[in-house]
Amino acid sequence: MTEPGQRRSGRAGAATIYDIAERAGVNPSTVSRALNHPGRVSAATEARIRQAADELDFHANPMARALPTGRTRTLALVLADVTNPVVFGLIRGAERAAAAAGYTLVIAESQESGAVEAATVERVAPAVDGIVLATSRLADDEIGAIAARKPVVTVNRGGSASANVSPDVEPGIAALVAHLESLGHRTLAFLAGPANSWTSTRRWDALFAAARRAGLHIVEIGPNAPTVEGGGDAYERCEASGATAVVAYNDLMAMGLIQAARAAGRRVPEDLSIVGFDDIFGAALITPALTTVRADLELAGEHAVTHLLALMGEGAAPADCDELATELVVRDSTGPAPTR
Amino acid sequence: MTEPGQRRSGRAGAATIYDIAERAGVNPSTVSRALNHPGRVSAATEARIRQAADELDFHANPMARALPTGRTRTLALVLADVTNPVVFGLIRGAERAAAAAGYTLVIAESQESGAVEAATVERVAPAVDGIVLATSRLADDEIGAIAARKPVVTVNRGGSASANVSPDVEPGIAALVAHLESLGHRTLAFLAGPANSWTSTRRWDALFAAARRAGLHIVEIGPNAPTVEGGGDAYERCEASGATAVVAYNDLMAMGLIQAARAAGRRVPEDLSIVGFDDIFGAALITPALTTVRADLELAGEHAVTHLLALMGEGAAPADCDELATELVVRDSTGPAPTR
DNA sequence: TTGTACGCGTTATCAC
DNA sequence: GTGATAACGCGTACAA
Repeated sequence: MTEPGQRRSGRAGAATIYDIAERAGVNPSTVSRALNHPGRVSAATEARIRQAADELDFHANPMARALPTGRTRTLALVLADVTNPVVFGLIRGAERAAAAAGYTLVIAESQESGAVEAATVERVAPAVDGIVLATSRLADDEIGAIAARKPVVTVNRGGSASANVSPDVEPGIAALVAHLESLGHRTLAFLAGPANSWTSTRRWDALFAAARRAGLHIVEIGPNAPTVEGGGDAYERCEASGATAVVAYNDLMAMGLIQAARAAGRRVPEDLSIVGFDDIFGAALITPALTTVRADLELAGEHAVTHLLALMGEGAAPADCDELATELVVRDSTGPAPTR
Repeated sequence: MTEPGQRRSGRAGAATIYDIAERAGVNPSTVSRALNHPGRVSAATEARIRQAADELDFHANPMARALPTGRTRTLALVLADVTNPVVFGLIRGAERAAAAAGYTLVIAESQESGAVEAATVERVAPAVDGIVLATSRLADDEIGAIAARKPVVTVNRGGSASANVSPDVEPGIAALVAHLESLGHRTLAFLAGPANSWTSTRRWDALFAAARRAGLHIVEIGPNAPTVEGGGDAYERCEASGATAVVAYNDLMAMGLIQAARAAGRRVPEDLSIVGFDDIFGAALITPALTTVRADLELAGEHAVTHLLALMGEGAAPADCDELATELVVRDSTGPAPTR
């Protein structure tokens, strides 16, 4: 015979609402109500129930809860590469916003591969309420297909069939061009990122426009791998371009470029000025310290999650995106253009 | 009236085993069997079922599955700080091992706080099958309490009431002391990490023993915050100690120390040799490039998950831990001891 | 205000 | 080999 007190499963420490109900002398459904809809139960019984729950160290089984409601209170953040310093802020901000809303954030890595990313999303999607796609390698229509089934917000991936959060590159790039111009630079080079990178295209477009407005010459060199190695490999082509200042797609590439230039006996910034993007960890540490265009990725991560929650009908969308403006951080890798 | 074909919930695209059963003309339980226990169903019906599943793009609902089985096929990796480069490898390795075993890895951050960590574990525990605790701020008995309820493996946290995976610091430290001794250093300083850090204690103990064996003087300075700032703040005390070589608890602190020393007009390594631990991103980039004791954290993360799976009765424990040996990476931040 | 009854999608234990 | 049926723990109409 099964005593009611023994109805719990084999796993120790797993108190259920049935245990609480028995202890408080009420019906299990009343326990559920008391815990989830405070006020819809008499104060006295609610108190009894809460006490019993505390005594039993009760935690609602998330799976059992998800079944009837269809909601898991879990969000997914899909990244191409967890170890890329660029995504730190993103993770931080997203984690914080999710936690603040009582959601758990699961981080999944797609290893820079579209196929892996698709598989990852496929695997993770049924267990989450919404998805943030950062540094996505997916095509627009693939993203659209996912967005049709689950709420999706992309980061740094505009124009697609889904909501998007992207820092505004304009202010930082305007300041950068003004900075370089005031230093006497007349010919710029942009070290592009991967061929299909939306972000790289965006940065190039903005830089190109700003340079033209200022009457400067500018060339694009690439595409390149968005890594330290990728930056180093492009050094010769940078020199060949005749540019006195090189703007790299990201800090990693800028760092590789600095190393390659110094290895070739060139001085930075005396012979060549070098600029990066993102202001990752290490940008201030390298010699010379890197001048870079910083975006507040932490805030972007926060916005992405807030936006996602809004899509799910939880809370309002983030007010304005003015805060996501980029800014120029001037350090030691930029200096006066060499006189010819 | 509810047609059987309409029994699915409101969420579109969520095919269930009932849909498959109907389509294949069998009972739902047969579908479950066919999909989970291949062979226990006739080849013909299994084929019919699989085809129907494919056509309907069926994916078993993880929550519904977890309810009767109690297993979620999800592992948690709890970290003090996601943005600390030290944990990159850990994440990588753990992710890979988990994915290889068909498990999903959720990454949770405890923000360097024991209280937050406890709350995080509490929140995440019911939804996962096992937990990896890295850089834990929890006390031994707290870890023990968690381990009593769920399989737990700690990283870099020996002696506690749970399974543990830690790189072996001995080889790297032995090589380091030999290296410094050969450069003529006679007095060493160890820049300690946080007061309650098991890892810092372990490194100090090993360094102390090795230094004594070599007949070198050695002092411990700390505790300090395990950050760039923490390293910089300790600079004066390092100088005061009279040591000609400082071994920092980690690379972050070593970097801070280098910056502070150079800001004070000291040359590294001519006036002071500086060594770190971990070989994080940026260690090779800083000037001078940092000499450091490297541990293969990626392998450690892999081992931790393999170990955890073994604890859960899934697969065997990792063979030997010889692979987790540390090694010395000599760069430019160490040089001959200054002649007095 | 509270109890009853059912459903969520799946697995497991029986029968047949 | 396959079909019925009862859990798993929780939420929620509906009834009382």
